[in-house]
Amino acid sequence: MPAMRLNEFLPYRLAVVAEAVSHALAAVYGKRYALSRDEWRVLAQLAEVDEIKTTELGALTTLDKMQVSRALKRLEADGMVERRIDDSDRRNLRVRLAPPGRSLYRKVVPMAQARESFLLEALTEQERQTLVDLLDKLLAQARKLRDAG
Amino acid sequence: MPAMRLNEFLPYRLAVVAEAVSHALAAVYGKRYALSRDEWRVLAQLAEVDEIKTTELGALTTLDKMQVSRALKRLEADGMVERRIDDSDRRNLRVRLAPPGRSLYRKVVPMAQARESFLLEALTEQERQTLVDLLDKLLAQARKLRDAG
DNA sequence: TATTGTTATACTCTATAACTATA
DNA sequence: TATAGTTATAGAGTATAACAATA
Repeated sequence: MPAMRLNEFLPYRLAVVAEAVSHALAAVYGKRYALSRDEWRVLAQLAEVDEIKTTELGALTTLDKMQVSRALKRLEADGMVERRIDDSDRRNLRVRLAPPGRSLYRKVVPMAQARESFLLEALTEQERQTLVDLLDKLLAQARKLRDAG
Repeated sequence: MPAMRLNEFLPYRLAVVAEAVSHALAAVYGKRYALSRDEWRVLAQLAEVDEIKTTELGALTTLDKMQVSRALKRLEADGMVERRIDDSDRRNLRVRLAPPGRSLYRKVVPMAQARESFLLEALTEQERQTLVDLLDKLLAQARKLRDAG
């Protein structure tokens, strides 16, 4: 009777792999540096820019405005980021990494990269590129599905 | 200063894709059939076997014993599965799909497969196989990381 | 003592939406 | 009216561990 095999069902496989990888990473930024996944994403993204609007931050981290708001609140309370009102549109907040945030980032990144490197050791350079390409295609298709309902 | 780019960080990309795919799927089994992800996995796995021990079910669905216990409790309360004590070792429970569970399964699967098919349309047959292979390698490596700590 | 499975508990995440302030 | 961002709240998912029954 089995009309499908769970273990060959792509969404299942993808979820299992992503969960395992996510766990391996959270052991670094979470257990070791007490950052939530959202805070880690925000921190990592802020390190790549000088100053950025909160809305842009959401788009770049795939987080919604509520997740961004909460992550920033925690990071700001810990002195990791600074926010200031944008005088040209006082609804906007502009965010930037504060020195302690940069310092934290510089501590977390090498460990995160070490884990990523270990994971990537399982693949050749060619395979890594292929994987990223295939994941991209899949993401685009998944978003079509979401947009269609 | 950016020592890494979030958007090129494999764990991030993988999480984003998996989340999008997972959402697309949950729209079917969750919104439409009121099943949690764990219940859906258990249901799908049970459909592939006649009768199975709870512990085996956990291994096959990548769920821990607590998740399995709760998923089964709900499914049993709804009449979807039956459980009976294994007389050769009375600590074990043996689980099987009840007729309403089979019926539910037969309703959910075509819709789940339709979503999977749509996702897979983005890839050639060759690419699908490659993706599965690469994900497998990555999973094995991630598990090494977990086992090492 | 170890294992199967359940339950308790606390914690985190997620989703929806109401709300404030600006525009 | 519409947008940026915050807050409230309820529900779902997760992790740890205590527990009962059996081996």
